[in-house]
This record gives sequence, C-alpha cells and structure tokens, in this order.
Amino acid sequence: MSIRSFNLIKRNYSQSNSKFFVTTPIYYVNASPHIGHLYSSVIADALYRWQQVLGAGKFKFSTGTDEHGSKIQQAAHKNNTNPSDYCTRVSSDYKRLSEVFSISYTDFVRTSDEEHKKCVHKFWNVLKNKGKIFSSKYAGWYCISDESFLTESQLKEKVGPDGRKTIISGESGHPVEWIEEVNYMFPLGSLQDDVKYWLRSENAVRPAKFQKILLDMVSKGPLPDISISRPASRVHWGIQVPDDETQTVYVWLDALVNYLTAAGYSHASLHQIWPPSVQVIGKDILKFHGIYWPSFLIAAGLDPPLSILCHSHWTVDGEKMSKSKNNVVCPFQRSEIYSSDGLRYFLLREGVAHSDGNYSDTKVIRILNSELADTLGNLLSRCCGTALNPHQTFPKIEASAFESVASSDVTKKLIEDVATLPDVCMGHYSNFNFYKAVDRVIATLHQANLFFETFKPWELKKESAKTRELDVVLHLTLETLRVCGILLQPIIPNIASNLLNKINVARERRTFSDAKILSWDDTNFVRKELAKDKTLLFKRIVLEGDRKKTKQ
RNA sequence: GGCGGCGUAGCUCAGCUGGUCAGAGCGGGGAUCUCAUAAGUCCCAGGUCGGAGGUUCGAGUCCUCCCGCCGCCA
Repeated sequence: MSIRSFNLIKRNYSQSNSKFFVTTPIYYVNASPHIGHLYSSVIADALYRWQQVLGAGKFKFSTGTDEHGSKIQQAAHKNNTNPSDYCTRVSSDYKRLSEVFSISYTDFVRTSDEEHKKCVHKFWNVLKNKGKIFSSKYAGWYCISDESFLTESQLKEKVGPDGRKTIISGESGHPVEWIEEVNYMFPLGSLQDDVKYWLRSENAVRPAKFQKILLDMVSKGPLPDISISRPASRVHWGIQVPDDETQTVYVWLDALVNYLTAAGYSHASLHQIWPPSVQVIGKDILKFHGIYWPSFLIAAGLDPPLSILCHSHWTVDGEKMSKSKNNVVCPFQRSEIYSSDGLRYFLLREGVAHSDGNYSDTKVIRILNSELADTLGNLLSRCCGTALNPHQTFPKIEASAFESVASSDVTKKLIEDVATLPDVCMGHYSNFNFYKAVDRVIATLHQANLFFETFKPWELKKESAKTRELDVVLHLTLETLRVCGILLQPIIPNIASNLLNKINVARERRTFSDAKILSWDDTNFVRKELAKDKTLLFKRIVLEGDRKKTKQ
C-alpha cells in the first residue's frame, strides 16, 4: 500500500483553514510536571490560539496523560496505593498545569480511559486484519525499569563491590537481563519507503535539523521488526491484547493511539478532524513520533500528521535538568513568583526549537521586567495617566493634526512598523518562530516609546493650541498597543486580554483581520472610553535583598 | 570508527540565496528627561564571526583539513 496514493498537498495550515488539530505529547505520570512539560503545552497552546486569532473554524487541541506500564505499577506500590488511584492523582496535576497556565485544550485523554481502550483495540484489530501483526518468539536483552529491549551496543558492563559483573543499560544505568519470550511483532521495515517519502515533505518534521535526523535513521538499512506487546505476567497495568489475555499492548503503541482517541476514532467523526495539523513533541520522543507513529498510521490506512514540531530541551543554569541534581524546575512554584503569563513569555521568547534553551532565574527576571513591565506596561501607563489623558479616552483624531504629526520620520517609521507587523508575525508564527514574532513586537513597542519621547506630549499638554496634536500622539500610541495586544494573545493571553480590555477593544474585534485594519485608515473610528480600573499589566519583580542601584 | 547537526559581543539570538569584513535585545558604563509600572530616550564600551588553508575583485556566508560540543548508528 503506497503513501503516494493519498493527499499530501503542501499547505500553509496557518491560514484560516476550516479545521485545525494540535496535540501535545501525553505526559507520563511517573513524575509531576516540570518546565519541559509546560514548554510542550505552551507551544501547542500558542499555535492553537494563533489559529483562533486567524479566524473561526473547527479546532481541536488534545493533551493528556500516559498511565500504563510497569513503572506506574512500581510508583503506585511505592506510594502505597493502587495504579488507578495513583494515576488519577498525578493526572490531576497535569490538568492543573493546564488550568494555571491557560492551556486551552479541548480534549484531555488518559490512557486508562475506557474510550481509549476501545480505540486501541480497534486500531490493533485493523493492523491485525491488514496482516501487520504477527506472533513471534523474541529474544534479547531487556531492561525491566525502562521496559525496553536493547541492542548489545546499548549495554554496558558494571562491576559490583564484590567483583561480580552485571549488564546494565548504557543510557539509564538500570540492570538488564536476557529474555526469550513470545511477543506480537510489527514489521517496521515494510513501511520504510512510505515513511521516508512522508519525511521528505517539506513540513513533515520541523525544524529541519530533526527531519534530517529521522531521514538518517530510515536511510541506514532495513528497519527491524519491533515488539508491540509484553507478557501480561510482567506488565499487567495496561491494555490487554484483543483475544489474548497473556499479552499486554506495548505502552508506546498504546500511548500513540491517544491522538486517534482524541479525534474520535471509535466513532464516525474521525475524518472531520484527521490528520493532526501539528503534533508538538520533545526531542526525546522523536523516534517514536517520527518513525513508529507514521508507520502504524500508514499500515492502518490513515494519514500521518501534516506536521510534527519537535522542540529541544531546557537546561537549568547550564546543566541538564534531573532529579538527581535536584534542579528540576517546578512550574507551579515559579508561576507564583513570575506569574503564569510571565513564565509563558519567557519560554516562548527565549526558547528556540532547534537548540536547548538555558533556564536561569536571573534571565527570567531580567526579561520579564525589561519587556513586560517596562517596555510594554510602562507604555500603557504613559498613555493612560491622568496627567496627559484627563478624560481617559482613546481619542479620535483630526486629519490635519494627524498629517502634521505623520510628516515626521519617526512617525513614518512607527506607522510602517505597525502596518507591517501583522504579516511579519504571521510569517514567524507559521514557521513556529515565536521568539522572532515577539522580538518584532517588542521592537515596535520601542519605536512607540521613541515616538512618544520625540513628540513630548507632556509639553504639548501645556499649550492649548496643541491639544489636537496631543490627541494624535495618544491615539497612535494606543493604536500601536492595540495591534501589539492582538498579536501577543497566543504568547501571553491574560496580559493581552487585560491590555485590550483597558483600551476597550470589543472581544469580537481581536482577530488578525482587526490587527490589519489601522485606525488612521478607518474612517469609522469612534472615540473610546478607557476602562476605569487601574490596569497593571505586569508587576515588576523585586526579590528580597535585591536593591536596584538608584540613579542620580 | 561512520554519518548528521551545531560553534557570531558576558548571555540569548539575527545575519537564507557571497557585496557597507558584522547587527538586535538583555546585561555593563555614561548622559539626558520627568508624562509614566524608579519608567523613557540618546551615546559608549564589548566581536581573531572555533582554528588553518583555499576559491574569488570581495567570504560570517562557498570548498578542504583540523579542534570542540551534541545526536544517531556501529
């Protein structure tokens, strides 16, 4: 069965398509959420919100938790509870992550849900009926902790205190043992050409670095058959293989089907939303999503995803994040200091998909204070203060006064920046370059501050003959804030909402089209009242004992 | 060992297709302003673009070799 037979037309899904389906990985419940989990969710949420800024449609955003496997059995036992209760508890932490950080998912899938089991069974039977599952005796080195078969190159020898040698996983350090057993197998090699073809399409995997890694993997020689079940005697917390109670479905097959579960695989609605538009993943699970997953899908006669966005990891103060180093960054704890939008901003502003980011609290504080409190928040305050804006309005402007102000080079630059900003952001968001989009927005806000400084409205205020020019300065600056606010909604939804509320932008006027219609071109513009509340977009972060040097 | 990715100012990045032999933000220093979230604006310092060689009138950008980091495979 050839992949060429189905529709892989290159398309820019960032346009206002009728449908959009974005996914995060489902998070393994062996541990609480950390900054890396948040990063995946925030990226997916930004993509989802951007789609909404572009326009209405049938959208779906799935996330969830991966709850099966022997590690969960062990973790539950360690916590003196059963796997089901244990999973419910930790899964609720991931739901809380989404709630705290405004992750606007539509579907939360738990692999222990009955609906998911139905989908896994259905998928299994489809693969089986297509002759893609066969039973075979399998022998190899097996790591119980990691629940994986390993090749000999992945092993190391370890000498114990008594001089005895044991074989361990080279990667995790956990012990391995030689196992011979009967498992169900899947012929990865039979889909290799199709997967290679899919990988070569332009947007299949982004950034290109990860696309090349995958192409390298599938171009090296035939892919092996892989085991897709485990004996139930060893792994009983999972989904039973249909019609064979002695085997449990391999956790990766189980987990990957969650995306189908979210899309309505067990009932007829799947094709209303399938295939996924973007699947967001971390680089540690690249092989499963970039080779296994499309192989399974193609074998089952389903389209692979239109795009996989693979992001890199976060180091912490230059070191890999790990429990043993005790440097795992807890997003809940950090959000209490930096706010949820603040943490979102930092991750999307500082993170680039192609290389590891470095998390540092010093950097977080500096970026948030400089850009959210100062550049953005202070600019709003300059416009809304009663000294310059006693009537608390977003004023209408007179054409002659506008022309007078617009003749300045600084004003021309600002108007050009604001006019081109929506399309520039469109380009960057479409290519998943959030940091470039944010960079342009911040640059535009700097230009607005320069414009404000150039025209010195606090001096215009003193001359009654210059009141109309003062209105123009306030108007242009508030309009810049309005456009920037619309474009920042995917990044900092709450701060953007507060900003747009303050300048009285109607909720239904916060779309990409609204960002393109500029007030000085809008003959129907009506003077707007600013909201009465004293809006503080972002409170500057000051740590105890950290006293800023006062300037003279 | 083979293959792939990366290496640009203290930090994070831009600089795609060879052409002011280099920019931005943050951080640092100075000046100035007072509308404003003690904010804004301006100026300055910081660069062997990992190293060496080559192609070219001209290379951060192309080629070769070497060094370092990361990943995959053996």
